[in-house]
Amino acid sequence: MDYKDLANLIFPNVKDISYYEEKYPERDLPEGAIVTRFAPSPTGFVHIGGLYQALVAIEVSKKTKGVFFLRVEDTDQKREVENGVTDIVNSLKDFGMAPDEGMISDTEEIGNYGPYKQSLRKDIYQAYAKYLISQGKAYPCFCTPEEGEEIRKKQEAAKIRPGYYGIWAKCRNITVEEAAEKIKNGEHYIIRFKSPGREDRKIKHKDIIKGNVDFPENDLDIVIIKADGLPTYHFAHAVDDHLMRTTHVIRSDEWLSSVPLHLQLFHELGFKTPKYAHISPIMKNDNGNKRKLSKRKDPEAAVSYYKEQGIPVNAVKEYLLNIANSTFENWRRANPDKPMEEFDFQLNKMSVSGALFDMVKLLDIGKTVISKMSAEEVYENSLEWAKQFDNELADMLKDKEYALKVLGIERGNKKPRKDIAKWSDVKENIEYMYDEIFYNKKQEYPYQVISDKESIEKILTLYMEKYYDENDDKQTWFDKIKALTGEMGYATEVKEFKANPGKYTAHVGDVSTVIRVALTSRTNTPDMYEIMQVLGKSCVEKRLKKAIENLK
RNA sequence: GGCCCGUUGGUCAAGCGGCUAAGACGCCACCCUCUCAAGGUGGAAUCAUGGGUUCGAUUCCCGUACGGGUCACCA
Repeated sequence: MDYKDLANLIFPNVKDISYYEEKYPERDLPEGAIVTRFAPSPTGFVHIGGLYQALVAIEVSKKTKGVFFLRVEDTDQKREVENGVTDIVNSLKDFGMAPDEGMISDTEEIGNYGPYKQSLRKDIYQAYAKYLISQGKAYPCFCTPEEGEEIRKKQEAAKIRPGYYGIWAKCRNITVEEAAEKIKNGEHYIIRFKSPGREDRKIKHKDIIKGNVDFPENDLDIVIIKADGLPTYHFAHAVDDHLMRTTHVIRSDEWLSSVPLHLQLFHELGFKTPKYAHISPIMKNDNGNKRKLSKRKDPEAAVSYYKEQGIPVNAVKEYLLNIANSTFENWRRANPDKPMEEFDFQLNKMSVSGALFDMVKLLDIGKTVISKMSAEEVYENSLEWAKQFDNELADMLKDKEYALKVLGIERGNKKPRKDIAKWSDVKENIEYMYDEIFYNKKQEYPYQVISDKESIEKILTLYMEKYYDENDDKQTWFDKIKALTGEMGYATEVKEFKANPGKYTAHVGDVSTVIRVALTSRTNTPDMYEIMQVLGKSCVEKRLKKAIENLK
């Protein structure tokens, strides 16, 4: 009996690996095309770090006319979560990051290198495991999990390196006959890789992001096929990325220390090794301590958070891109209107250590992104968001014609307003433009410098009766406010007011404030001329009267 | 603990042996014929630390401190 017989005994019904090698040929792509992937586990909500990795993968694949695919790594049924795959697919879709290949729903996929769900690839992994066994490069291990635990304890007690290796690898040297015997007796087993490595030798690895890294060789006989017949991550990674013809493995840097093992696996399987790019995680400052954004503690770790908050998709992507390649923001300044796809993304320029997540900066980008949109775009986006998360706002937006006017205030010019960072800001920004809401709210008039009732009443009455004309152009409108200011005995120029301290009690700005507060019950608003134009004559007069009434 | 990796202003960071050490967010001040959001101008603020190497180190080497990652039949 030899290794081949043992392999046949363990996996009698799997295909020869030549079948798969032919079925999944090298891809026919232009020189330098990068084939890469996003390979999450459906174990919970999608993490912003995952989106970050996917974005980086997309950037490099698009740039080289390569392929970006989505592979679902569901080999751990215990941790799998309901709707896990759907969540992943939808999250990518939400951000306009749908893959070229791979899963496109819980059950459907596109592309010729599938299945793209690992649980459906059992036969394939077993074929390669069988191949390794037949080569004497893998073996059945009959140790129980409890025995494994015992070994570990002994190693810890003796303060030596834990793991299944050397003298601790009890099943490594069982004879083929003995193994066959045990299997025939129905003993449970798993398949382990017989590592050819030695811990006292070093390997050199060049990571695209981390640069040159030296490691001791791997000498651990890691599990490749678990008791449930499914592969471990390491084995699945080697088999899948080989068969799917991945050229670049872009993943989180928690995998960096597994590189010696992965390289060894690729080598023993006779595969060409891919290039690796290990991305630093996004961190968070937690009371002075830097730590990874955590699914548990940080709501902003979930990509769904950004959707709920209504942070524009492009703001999130631009922010992430900015973390990935900090030269992005310089490029953005130089090219404010180009689509971000034109940015020349460089994998090797990525930061070696993890960046702290900065919500303030993200929101700043949000403001810029939204300020560049047309009223129509702002309308569509806010409405879509409101339908899901804010019924009141959705109601307000029902009158599209009016909403477009409101959202169009100080928009579309060279220096558009920059006061909306996310869709959830919209309501607060525009609600005073709606009579239903304006009159329903508690009537508050926070007058500022000019606060005595007499003066206020006089200003408002004069303005309404003598000066206001909705057909005025902006200059005339403002000249009239100045005239009113003069009539009240205040300074018509702010400069004059400042130049003559004590001479005046107020200036034109203060008069404007009175009118502003009367009309909107706010001290700060966008351009008042535009607001009054949108509100219209009857509305303006009604609000002025109401304000006067309120003085009494 | 072993093994890896890292450390430039509050934050993201450019920098590849010689620079007044970019830029952005944030902060402060001033400016901008109505407030605010902007915009403009200016300002405060950084090379973890100790040794080398060198005519010269933020940049190269070693140590220390601190931070991060990893050591599963999880990914």
